[in-house]
Amino acid sequence: MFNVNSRTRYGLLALIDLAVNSVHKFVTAQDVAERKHIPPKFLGQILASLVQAGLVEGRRGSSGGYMLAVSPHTLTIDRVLAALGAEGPSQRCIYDVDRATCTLPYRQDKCDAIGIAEEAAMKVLVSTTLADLCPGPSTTEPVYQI
Amino acid sequence: MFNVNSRTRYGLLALIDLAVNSVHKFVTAQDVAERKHIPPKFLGQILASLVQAGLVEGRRGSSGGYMLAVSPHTLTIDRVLAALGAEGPSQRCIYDVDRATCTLPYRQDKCDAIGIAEEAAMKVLVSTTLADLCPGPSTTEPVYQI
DNA sequence: CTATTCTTAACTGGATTAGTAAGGAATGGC
DNA sequence: GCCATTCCTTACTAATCCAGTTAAGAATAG
Repeated sequence: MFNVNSRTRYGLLALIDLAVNSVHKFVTAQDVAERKHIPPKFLGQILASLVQAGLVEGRRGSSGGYMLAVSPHTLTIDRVLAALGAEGPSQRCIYDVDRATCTLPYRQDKCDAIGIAEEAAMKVLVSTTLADLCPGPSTTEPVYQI
Repeated sequence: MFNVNSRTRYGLLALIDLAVNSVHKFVTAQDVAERKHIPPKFLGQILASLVQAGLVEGRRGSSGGYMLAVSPHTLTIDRVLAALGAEGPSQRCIYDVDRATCTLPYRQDKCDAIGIAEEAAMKVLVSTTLADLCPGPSTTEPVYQI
């Protein structure tokens, strides 16, 4: 249904890996690639765009690598997908009219079913964080305990 | 977000056209193409797959054409998209594990956010009919009046 | 018999996808 | 300062998908 291409899939896997393994330290693309079975050079490309989007910090040189730039608990999946180049809900209905400003006389509530469906999906993505996708109780999660 | 290609878009427009214009009569692909500004030969291809899916009836010869094979009020949009070759919610999560049978120990409720999002979208599509997409109160809608 | 219309399959140019390859720039260790 | 390491950026490529076009064939009505 969604167009989850390998770029998107690898990007998500890499972020999950960083959330688990790069807690306050830099992890190389090579390491991530091996753990998640991703072609290393391709992963470099994908991580670069995550850096440009501000989700990840990259540092060069020996002891360089990548680290999450934001907390996995505040990073919502819609932001991740946007950073990976996936497109959000379409702005135009099947009549090619801008959904926001549409004033077609015959327009009904449900006329733009696909757009509404996309928004329903978006709602889920906005309310899910990277931490939700990580194995077990996240190690970066603040735990309040007596 | 969804991959709404021209095949999908044209298919939906054609079905809307049939719902409005082919009430108990056959309408040629040519007519539909002109009204909806669709390349006629391409539309033929698309209508053929709607026929194979059983949503539309086609008849050849002069006075032939296409006609809806089901009521627009019972034809849900998910069926339409399926008939047009769009893929439904993906069966595999980003770990490439079948969602239905996944027993990964670390799996959490939200682990498969994209699948859940797709299902939320699906819910909307299942509860919307072709009639909902048609202009005005549908002419095929049974009206009970005193 | 013939014009019309659907039906089916093969084909094509362009765009996208999934990577690969290579050169350059920053960083840390010596 | 030098060098190995690692990220960063751009260019390239083979394969696939998309948006149609073309053409031959089959059914139908008159």
